[in-house]
This record gives sequence, C-alpha cells and structure tokens, in this order.
Amino acid sequence: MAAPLPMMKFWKPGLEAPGVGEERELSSEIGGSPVIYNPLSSLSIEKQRQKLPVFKHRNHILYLVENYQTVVIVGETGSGKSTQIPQYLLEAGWAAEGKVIGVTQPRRVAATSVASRVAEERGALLGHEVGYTIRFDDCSDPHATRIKFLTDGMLVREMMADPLLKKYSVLMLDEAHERTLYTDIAIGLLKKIQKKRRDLRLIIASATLDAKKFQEFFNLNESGDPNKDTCRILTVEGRTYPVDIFYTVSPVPDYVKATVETVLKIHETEGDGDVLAFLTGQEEVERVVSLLVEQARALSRFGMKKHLRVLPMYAGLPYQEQMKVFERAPPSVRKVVVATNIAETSITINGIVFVIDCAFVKLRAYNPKTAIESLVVTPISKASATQRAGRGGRNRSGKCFRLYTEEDYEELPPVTVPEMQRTNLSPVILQLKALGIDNVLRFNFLSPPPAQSMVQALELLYALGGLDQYGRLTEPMGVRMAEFPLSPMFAKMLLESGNFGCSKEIVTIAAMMQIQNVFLSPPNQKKAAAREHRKFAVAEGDHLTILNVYEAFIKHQKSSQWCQEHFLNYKGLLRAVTVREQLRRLMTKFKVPRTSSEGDPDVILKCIVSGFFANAARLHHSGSYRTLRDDRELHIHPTSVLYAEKPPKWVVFNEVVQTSKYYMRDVTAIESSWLVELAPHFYKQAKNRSIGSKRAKMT
DNA sequence: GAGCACTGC
Repeated sequence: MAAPLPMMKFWKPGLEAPGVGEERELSSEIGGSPVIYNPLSSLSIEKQRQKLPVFKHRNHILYLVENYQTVVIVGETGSGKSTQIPQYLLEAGWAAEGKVIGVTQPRRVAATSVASRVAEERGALLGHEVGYTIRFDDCSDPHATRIKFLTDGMLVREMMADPLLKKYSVLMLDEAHERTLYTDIAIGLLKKIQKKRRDLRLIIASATLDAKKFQEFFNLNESGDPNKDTCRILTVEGRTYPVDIFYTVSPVPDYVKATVETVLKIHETEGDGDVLAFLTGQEEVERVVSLLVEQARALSRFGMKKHLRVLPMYAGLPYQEQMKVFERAPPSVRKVVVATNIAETSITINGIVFVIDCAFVKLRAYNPKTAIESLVVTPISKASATQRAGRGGRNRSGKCFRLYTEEDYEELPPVTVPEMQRTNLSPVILQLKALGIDNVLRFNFLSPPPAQSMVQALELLYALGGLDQYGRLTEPMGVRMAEFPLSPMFAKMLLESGNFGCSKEIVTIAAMMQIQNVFLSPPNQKKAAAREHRKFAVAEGDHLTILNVYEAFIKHQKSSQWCQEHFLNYKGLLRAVTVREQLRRLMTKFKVPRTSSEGDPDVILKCIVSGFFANAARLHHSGSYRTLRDDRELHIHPTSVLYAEKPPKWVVFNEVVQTSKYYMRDVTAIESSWLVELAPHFYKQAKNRSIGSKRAKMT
C-alpha cells in the first residue's frame, strides 16, 4: 500500500533563463557512436544553418578574429556556435595554405558527434575536409583535413610533438567554462604560444560568468589604452525555452525522500513531460528508483491512468541499462530518469520537461597536506544549478523544482572550483616539464593551484626518479614517463617491469586499472555476482585478481556471454584490451623487454611496489591501517578482495577514497623489506630518522 | 560488515 504523500510546498519566485552556454543537442547518445541524421538536401542544410542565432553574428565574429588575437564567445545553448564558427572561419580562408582550424571539446563523444554533424553539413566524408582526433581513434587526414575536432587532452599531447602548434591558424576551445584539467592546461600553454606566434588566433567559448576572467587572462595589452586590447568578448544569444524555477518554502531534511515525493507530485498534478532528478551517487539513485517503483505499482493498482517508467542513470551502470534512458516512452507513460551528475553535461536526454535538483554533487577533492584525494558530497554552484534547470527547457518550456530555499540558493558559490585546484598535480607537473616549462611554480595558470599541491607533486616525481634534485626532467626515465597516458606511478611501474621480468603481466594490470567498474553487481543479483567474482580472487590482493580476470577473458575469446555469466563489464574489458595494446606499443618504443613472470607472483608485486611505494600502509594493532608517509588511519575498501581476508601486515594501494572513512582501493599485500630495497631514498631505516621527520619510521 | 561523481591522455 502506498503511504499517504506528505505535501511538498513550492513557491515560484519568477522566471530564470536557463542554459550556461551548453550545446549538446547532437549527442543524445553515449559511448562514442555518432548520431545518425536523415539525409538532407544541401539547400535545406543551408537554410537551417542560416536560421541559427549565431548566423547573424557571422561577419562580426570574422571581423573580431581578424583583428584580435583572442575572442571570447559567450554562446548560449542552441546558438549553433560549435558547428558554425569553424565553418565561417573555413569559408573566410583561415584554412588556406595547408593550415588547420582546430576545435577542442572536453569529451570524446562531443568531439566525434560535432565533427560528424559538420562533415554532413558540408557534404563531406568524415575524416577528409572535416575530421576528429581522440585517443585510440584518429579520423583525420594530415593533408586534407581543414577543420579538426579534438579533445583538449589530445591538443596538449600534440604540443609535445609540435610545441608551437604550427599547423593551426585558429584554435577554438569549446566549453571552456567547464574548466576541466586539460582545458586549463591548454589555456596556460596557449597564452605562452601566443606570445611567440602573434598570428595564432584563439576563440574561447565560455559561459557569461567566466567571460571577463578569460578576457583579462588573454589580454596581452599592457599599455592601458583599450584600443590596443588583444582580446574581445562577443555574446551570441541561444535558442531555448523558459524554465520556471520553484524553491521549497523551508529547508528539506532528506533530499532522497523529497525527490520521491516531488516526482509523485509532478505525476499527479502536472501535464505531460518526462522527469529528470539529480542525486549525488549510485546508492542514492538506486534508493530513489526502488522507492518510486514501489509507489508506481501502488498507483497503478489504484487505477492511475498514466504509468511511471523509472530508470536509473550513472556511469557505472552497464551499457544496455544506460541506453534505456534514451528510449522514448509511449504517450501513456511518463519517464522518470534518476541520475547522477552525468546528466548535467555528459549526456542529453530528449523530452525532459521537469527537473528536480537536490543542490548537491559528489566532487573530487585533494588535500595538499596529506596528498590524499577524496570524493566529497558538496553543494553545487549557481552555474550548476542553472545548467541543471536548463535540462528541462530543451524541447519546450519546463519546470525546475529545487529542493532548497531561495535563501540557500543565494548562498551557493557562483561557479565550481576548477579541477586544477582540487586534484593531485603529479601528472600535470610531469606533462608541463615535458613541454619545457622549467619553472612550473611560475606557470601562467588561469587559476593557480595551491602551492603545497605543487610541492607534493614535485616530491613524488623526484621519488619516482622522473625529476632530478634540481627539478629537471630526467633522461630517459622522466621523458618516458611523460609519454605514457597514465599517472606517473603507473608509468614508473611499467617502465621498470622489464627489469623485474614481468612486463606482460604488468601491462595487463596497468590497463585493467584504468577501467572503472570491472566487476558489476546488479542490485537484485548482488549475491550471485559476489559468488562469481570470488572465483577470480587471490590472496595477494586486487592487482593479481584483475590480472586473473583479464587472462580469463582472453582465454574465453573475449566473449560477452562469458562476461554476463560472471557479472563482468564487457565494454570495460574490451577497452582494457585497447588500452593494453597502446601501452604495449609504448613499451616496445622504449625497448622494455617482453618478459613473463611465469606464475611467480612475487616479481609482479615487487614491480608494483617500484611504482606505488609512496602509497604504502602497515597494519595497526587496532585492526585498521596506517600510512607509512604520515601515519594516517586507513581501511581496506569493501570492494577489495582483501576486505574479508586475514589482513596482511603490509600493503600498497592505488588510491584512497574518503566516504565515512578513508578507504584504500585496489590493495595488494607486500613485504616491508621491498620498500627499503626499492625506494631507499623514500623510506630510510629508522636509525637515521629525526623525530620531526615527514616520513614515518619503518619498524 | 559495508560501499564506488565525472572526464581525459
């Protein structure tokens, strides 16, 4: 029986224009498959192009690009900027004499789907005049491609081979307001390049809030005379529908329950239209889904005409389950998508009219004092709240129910802290060093990270042998580490694996560790999944366990059926095969011998220690663990195969996540003597240590 | 006995 519904009280303070310059009507799919369009005649394509709001600004944009080194374009959702501006530049001759117009995107799907749309508009085959480059997939022609879409991470990689990016005449950084790690790195580096290449033009596509910041950053005019400015802002209106915003009258004690109540209230009192609810994590999503499914059953028993179809959406969900949120529901059914932040930018679901926003998000945080990264539930920014609301105004006017008061909204920070300021910087610093930035502390960061984070990164890179005592990249170790598309610890482990005689196994382990959610546990089959997963488990820990999984996957001819039976992530495992191949090629390039441990686990474990010695912990008499670096309390994560086992005395781990406690993930048992043997500079014997030492004593 | 936002090279 359905419990009586407590009434949620909302009031409506007025209209708010949605959309923070997001534009993703193309990517209504995930997983990299481009969207397929109906064939259109060239005439109707031309007409459609001219109807886009950005078309009115065509000449003005070209004028600004001609006369200013940098143009910041504030392009609202639906303005058409991502697809049109590159074409205007092409038509105006910016790709003459073999030059290329480059457009970056933070995500792979966006790069491929926008590229295919533009190719289609030009009647071109993708990969010729219009192409894209993302990791593992280069669909561009070095001679023929004039407009190239790429991920911003890929652009940074290209700078390693071509530091001045000579082949580009114009670079457009799309979605720059998202401030992803690689967008920020690219921005700092491009400013440096611009000083040497006055001919290079930049277009920064951003949201209103950040436009001024970008302009100030890129304005090279120091004369004080505004006529000599090198950067200008242009705003292009979008095309979206209004979204009514509703706040609660009083604070909500439990947003999970409030989400369920609000969905039911919408269902009872509102007209047609699908619902999208934002929550912070998988657990919350599943809880809301099961509560709603229960209520929906009760409602249908009471003869409610319209049915509810409740669907979860988060990154860890198996692919087939994810695809269900894109299926259109019949008119008699209302679709309710309960999602994590994945639905804020990464995917777009058509037909959403009602949005429910809990005001929270799970974000990565980094503690520069302890060098521990964690995931923390944090209040969202105003920009995020606007973005979420805008998800309801894409096809027609919508409504957004915010599960917080208007006063609470006013307290939210304007924008989210850039990733650069809340991450472990060792991969960033290594990359910058490889790009010839000697003094990283003085690098032109758009938002400088905490100095302590940089110091931690420099210390770790030194301990790994990637930097010398003067902070210079070492040859060959540091140079090679920077070439790997992995964190420096993984790169070190791979480069050492030849010496340990286990490079075949290590390259598999490294590839597998890049895949999230290797093991699937569907909410209703948890027991069965755990039983299957145990078959791969070994006492040494998680690293050798995932090695077993990969080898079994290959032994069973990469069968998807086999994956399903063992509750393993088939798409993830296929990706591991590709990643492994890329890593193996780099190993061959650096002449790392291809060796196998032939069943001896110890050499593999020692090799892991050679990269991960900084992440070591010892068993404390309390039953928990303590880091060797600074004696912090840690616990084995419940997903580790070591969780239920007799706890080993010494372990290394891949990462720490902080939820209710600090949990080590991907944990492997080691011998303490290996630490002294393999990282003597990092862990010296107790007798030489002073009391105030940063490094903990070995016992 | 108890838990894994999201990208990207």
